[in-house]
Amino acid sequence: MAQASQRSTAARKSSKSRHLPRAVHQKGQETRERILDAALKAFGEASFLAVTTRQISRAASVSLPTLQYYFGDKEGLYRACAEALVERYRRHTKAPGAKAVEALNEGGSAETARVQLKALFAALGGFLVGSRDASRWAQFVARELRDPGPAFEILYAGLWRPGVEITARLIARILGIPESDPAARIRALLLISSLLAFQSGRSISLRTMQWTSIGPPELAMVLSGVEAQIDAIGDNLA
Amino acid sequence: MAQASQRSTAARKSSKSRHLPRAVHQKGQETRERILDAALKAFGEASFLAVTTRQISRAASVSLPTLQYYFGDKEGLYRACAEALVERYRRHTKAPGAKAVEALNEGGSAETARVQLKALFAALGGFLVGSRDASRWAQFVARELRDPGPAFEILYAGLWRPGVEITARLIARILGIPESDPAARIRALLLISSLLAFQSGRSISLRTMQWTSIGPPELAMVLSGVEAQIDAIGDNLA
DNA sequence: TGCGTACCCTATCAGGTGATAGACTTCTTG
DNA sequence: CAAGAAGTCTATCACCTGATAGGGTACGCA
Repeated sequence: MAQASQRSTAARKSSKSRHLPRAVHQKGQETRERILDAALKAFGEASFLAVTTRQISRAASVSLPTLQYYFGDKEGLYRACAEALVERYRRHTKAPGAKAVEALNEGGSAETARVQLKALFAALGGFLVGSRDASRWAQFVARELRDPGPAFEILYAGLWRPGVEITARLIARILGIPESDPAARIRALLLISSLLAFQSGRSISLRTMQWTSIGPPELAMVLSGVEAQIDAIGDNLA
Repeated sequence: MAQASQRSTAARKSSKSRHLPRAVHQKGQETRERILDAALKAFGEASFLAVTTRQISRAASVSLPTLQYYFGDKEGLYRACAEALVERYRRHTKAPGAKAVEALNEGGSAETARVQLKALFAALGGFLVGSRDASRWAQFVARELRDPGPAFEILYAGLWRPGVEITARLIARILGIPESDPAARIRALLLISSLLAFQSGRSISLRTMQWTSIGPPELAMVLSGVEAQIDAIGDNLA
């Protein structure tokens, strides 16, 4: 299309040359964050296509072109949301994740691994149920991982892969099989997705259980079911 | 807007008065089905918003207004897809479902219930993996149940609720608890969603397992994991 | 103080969407 | 064989979307 004709204003092209404004002044940073928050909320509640840039700009109390100014285009904003999300997820799972890795590297027993696994899932569940924001983010992630879009790679590399990895390693330890065994990864996927059913498949779970919301008491019931599954992992070696 | 002004042609309004053409002639039936097939395929591959009516009309080799002629509007076509899907699902699960109900009503043992449950999931898994169509339909269902849209009620009542119900009843029998116990439904949800992870969460599972497709051998591995979970259901009463 | 950049706006564009108007053809039937 | 209904089309509408043009304002620094 149009060859790069750098205008006097901040240079920004649609796809590749991402000379996006750094938001150097404080006011700019604030606006940028306000947009990002609004987008995070909107994309948490509905899909990439369903959300319009006008909605976001209105929610952030800025004009439409301000979005393009800071994020290039709609996809750029979407990707920025995914990156912000990975960042926050990392912050919330660093502690239990590190502990699990430590236990693994020290060659803990199967029983230790089982305890770590339960702690990990309890932490994850608590995080998901903890705030309304986290719940929305889970929807964002689930939607993007189901129907891969512009943010798939970011979310996969940033939080899905690490999550599966640590889970699979713990399960392998419990089963007494090498970490490379695919069976461990399969069990990890089964376990993770069963927990996620209550968050990403929220609406249908509410309906099925005749709940009105998923709070601490509901989470406790779910976790008890998950823990039963974890307990069962080593019992019958099929 | 415009008050009902029944034109001489077949009466059709957008929302309520669904005097849709019955496709009385054979030619009409054929085109109607051709449209439905194209829509089923399209909506299986992408979301309601992502699919355009022009795509469908092109794939069905008809002009755009023909869609409105037979289905009223885009939502009507979408709902028709869901209904067709429920119909086909019923046809494929009638046999094993009926057998399970029969066993339950005859007061079979926990072990019998376990066997039935395994058979049920094996049949479901086989159906999902069996044809490319079925795999697409699973995506349709999963997408609609995650982000409820115009077809949520149809799919929930037509296939999700019955599926959960029979699963929960079998699990309750295994656990020796009353069918009304919420714990049974929770375990049912956990079980179903873990299997579905490999179908509705297809892309991410492929990536995680480093598979290129989900065929019979992959299904066997997944089912072995699921069966291990089923075996574990009664072992430790938490 | 003045210059340049960061920031943010109003107005507008180009393209695509679902839906309708209305005429033409094909088929059935009294 | 008409008459009318069923089926299908082309042309067009009204609307909404993401994105851009281009000008104004505020701020920091020499």
